[in-house]
Amino acid sequence: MATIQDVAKMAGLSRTTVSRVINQHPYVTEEKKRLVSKAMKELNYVPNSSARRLRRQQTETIAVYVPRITNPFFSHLVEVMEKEAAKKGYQLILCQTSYKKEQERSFLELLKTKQVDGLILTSIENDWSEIEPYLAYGPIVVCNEYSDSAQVPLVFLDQIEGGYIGTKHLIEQGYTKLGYCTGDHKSSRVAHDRRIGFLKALNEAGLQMKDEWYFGGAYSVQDGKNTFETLRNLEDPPQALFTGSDEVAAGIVKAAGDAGWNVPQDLAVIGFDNQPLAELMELTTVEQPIESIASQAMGLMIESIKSKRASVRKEVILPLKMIQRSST
Amino acid sequence: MATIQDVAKMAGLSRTTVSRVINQHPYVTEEKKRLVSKAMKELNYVPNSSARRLRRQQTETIAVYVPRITNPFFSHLVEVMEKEAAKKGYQLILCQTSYKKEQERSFLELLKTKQVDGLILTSIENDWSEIEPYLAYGPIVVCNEYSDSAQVPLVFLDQIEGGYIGTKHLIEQGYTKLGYCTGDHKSSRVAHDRRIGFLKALNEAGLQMKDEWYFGGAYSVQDGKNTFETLRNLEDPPQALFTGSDEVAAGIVKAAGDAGWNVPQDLAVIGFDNQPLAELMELTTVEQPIESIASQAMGLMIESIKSKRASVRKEVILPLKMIQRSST
DNA sequence: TCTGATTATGAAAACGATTTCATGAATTCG
DNA sequence: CGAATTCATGAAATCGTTTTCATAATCAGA
Repeated sequence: MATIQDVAKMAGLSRTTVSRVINQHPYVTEEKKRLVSKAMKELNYVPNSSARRLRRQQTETIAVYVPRITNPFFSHLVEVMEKEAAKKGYQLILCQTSYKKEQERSFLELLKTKQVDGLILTSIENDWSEIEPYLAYGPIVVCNEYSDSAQVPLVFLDQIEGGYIGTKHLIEQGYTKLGYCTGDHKSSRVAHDRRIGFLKALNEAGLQMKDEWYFGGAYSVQDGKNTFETLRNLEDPPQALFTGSDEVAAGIVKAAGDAGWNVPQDLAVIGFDNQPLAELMELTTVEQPIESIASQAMGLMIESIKSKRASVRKEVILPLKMIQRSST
Repeated sequence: MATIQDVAKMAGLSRTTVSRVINQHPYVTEEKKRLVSKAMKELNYVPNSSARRLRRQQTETIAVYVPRITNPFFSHLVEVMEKEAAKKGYQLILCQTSYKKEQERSFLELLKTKQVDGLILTSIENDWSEIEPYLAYGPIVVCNEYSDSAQVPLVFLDQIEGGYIGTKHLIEQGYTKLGYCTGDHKSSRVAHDRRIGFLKALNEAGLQMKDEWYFGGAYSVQDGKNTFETLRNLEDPPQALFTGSDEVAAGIVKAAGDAGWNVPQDLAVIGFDNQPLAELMELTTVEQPIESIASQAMGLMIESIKSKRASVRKEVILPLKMIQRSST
């Protein structure tokens, strides 16, 4: 593999002159430029990434943390972020935290050791106070999740509104016995806010929530099925269920159908995200503008990297939208 | 940000000694080790990634190419690969080719400029002759796709068998008018082999395939719906459809249902992958052992990086399995 | 014609880590 | 007892690029 020294030797010039040509700096004659280009081509030379990074103090790489890439919500976020990053000449390192604090912490070291220029967190496992010190090493942008104390750009969705409009919809459909189904992810402000919205809508309608109508630990299709098995064995099951994702809602609808229950007559179900699955399973769902939050988050990340200014809090909040289908 | 020079100064030792402690090389007294560790902690020192990469000629990073991360097949592959890589201390750079040759080519430069130690290709856009020269810069492993001429490790599935068993199943269910629905991805050996298997099963049963029963360009749920719209307007539509993914199959099933067609009476549909969607939509499907091929591919990649030996061809072929549900 | 600015090119330093080679002390073995 | 080996520590070189500073030639304007 040729180095800039080899190119300089073949062109009969100095490494400085070759570097000037590569980086399109001024004060090099056209003749010398030709010589350098010819030598680069003959030697099949490209600059070494590690040397460049060391000298320039830049990596042109961004790490994106997601709990699991198989979750369609996160894979959709990452798809858009990778495309935006590639457009601007950045690479995206994928980090799966699997909802684990220590996994998130070990990935934070990427910023500290300067293996990446910045990080985007799409879920937060540790307390912000554990994450905040890493801002000394590079910019952090939070996407989808939220933190009151974070002095960083945050791009997120109004989840209180999401919880509210979903629940209001169920109430407007005539349901009075409403269950709540969630991932039960302790660190998640998303889950917390949706529940606030859910309870607010219940309170406005003068409705009550029974403890046994709360279903936790549901992240996947299988979890949705398990939730239905728990629900069907209640003496007084809820008439409608608010869930945290289309997968979980689909699992519930499928298991209910298999058990001979009629959706929505015997059980109304509302999902979240409006993925292709939602249409296939005729799910009423709350649509999140994933493409918008992903591209804005990546845009803010790259802007933060380039500006080299101290991190400041900036909130970008987007609204959610109800999509009504047959499951409610 | 402290450097090794700062640590050396605070410990009253040379950078060589500090490096010996960091890298656990021999011939350093316990007392000196203590001094170094104390200084590192006080200065909150971690080694700089760019400097290490340059000196060691290693990046501990692997690039994985997928057409689109939102395709559940690919997101499942990447999930397993990222986990395996993280276990061995490697980072994974995600590269989305979007089925484009020039996108793939631009990502190949990551190997040439030594920004990654190796690449895993899960789909192949360019001719192998265009990719092969990059082996001079680092190892390449092919996963899921196939190439006769590639002198690299390949981990893939027996897609001729997959096409065959899926089609045989339809024939065994009594269907004689079989349609074929595919992504129509010209570079894909996967699609090519499945069609060979499909035709082989047809020929064995003495069945014929009409040109109008061939449906191309289908990758997504929406493409599946479009396929159904085309099919329903045929004078002599097929009784059964072999498709290339569960998404496409689900789109067809959904659109058929919406049009009042009965699945499988009016149209039998078979999918591929056995994703959660397949169970939700009651799809008969050909299951691919995604977890196995992903972890083997990453294992072979890391082995290739560490061994620094010349690339040799090695094939790992895994079988497929029929999963029968209500759509056939 | 002279002076200051611009142009053209190159040597050395810099980025930060790790390895190679050097030096001297201590230990071991014949 | 002396030679060889091992142990302990450090200086310089190395990895490969880019920038800073130096030098000389050319140009433009007063």
